[in-house]
Amino acid sequence: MTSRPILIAGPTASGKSALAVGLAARLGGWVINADSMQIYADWRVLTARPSAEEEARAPHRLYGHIGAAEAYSVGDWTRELRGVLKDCRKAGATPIIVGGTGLYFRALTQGLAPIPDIPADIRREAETRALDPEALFADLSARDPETSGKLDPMNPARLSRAWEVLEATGKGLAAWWREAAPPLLPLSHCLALRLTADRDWLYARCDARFDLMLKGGALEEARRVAALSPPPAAGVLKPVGAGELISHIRGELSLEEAATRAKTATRRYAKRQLTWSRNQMADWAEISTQESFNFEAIQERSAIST
RNA sequence: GCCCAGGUAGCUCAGUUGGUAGAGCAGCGGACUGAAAAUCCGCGUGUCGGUGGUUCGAAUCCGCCCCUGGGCA
Repeated sequence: MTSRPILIAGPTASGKSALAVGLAARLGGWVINADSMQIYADWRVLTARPSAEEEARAPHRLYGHIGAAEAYSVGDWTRELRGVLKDCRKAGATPIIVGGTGLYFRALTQGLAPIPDIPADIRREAETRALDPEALFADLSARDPETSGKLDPMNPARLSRAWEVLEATGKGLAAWWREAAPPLLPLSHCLALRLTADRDWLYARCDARFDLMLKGGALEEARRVAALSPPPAAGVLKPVGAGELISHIRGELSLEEAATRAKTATRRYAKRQLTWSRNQMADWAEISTQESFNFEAIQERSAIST
């Protein structure tokens, strides 16, 4: 039976990986990562990457292959994914793309503008200018009103991005967006599933999972990452819990306090993912994670009908 | 049993001379186009322990009761 590509999104700790591996094992699929943090080689426990046992059940791609010093972005992911999808087809396997990063799925199913890489010095200057969002917004409004009209004047990260693109390419973001490349995988070609879960259940699971991460060696992992002394803005320091654990290692927080804060941050992250999913993935098929997954029904729905 | 100190939002607490209450954290809603586990915006959600009384009006004053700390017995 041939299957359409399967997309699985949902909040952290909702059981996405288990669903993906189960499906992959059943229908001969590859599990492909769509999570912006599970790419890092130096994190496995803290980012809840699939375990060695899970990886043995089906081929996994784009997990843990990025070093702490490397920069990575949606664009990198999309380019890598293109190659992986090609290989996957060649192998006759069904791609099962799973992860919690909504932006990655957006780029995948709606396309990404072909904006070139921005030189490091311009990126740095953009960040500096973003320290004064008001001035930066005024500057952008004067030079590129089309883009600034679509920006959140209060959001330094977005202003910084708009400025660096304009500065480096001489063309505004809004103009670039009009040239978005066709999506790698239009939604209509996929079985797109978004997991939801009862809020209390999910939060309890987030809390319990962080304790399991600590038992599983998250603190040692954090120690190794801290020893690499990544620059403060490095992506490798972004996972929820990384900052908290490293603060504890530096003696700034008790382990208990670090754990409490990390759990809170995890819950808030899950909430943001639910908001994204609810509003940005409204046309995806919603399945509740509390029921045990009905693999056969999902296989049925992924089958190519014609 | 008596004496103190407290009982106000989910938590920690603020509340001026009486005018139906507000901060932080938590929580909730939202945005999201190459940092996205990022970044940002919005929203108090309340039998002021209970009950009588004084008052035009009580979280604020008085009585009684209940609960929690601490002290004396």
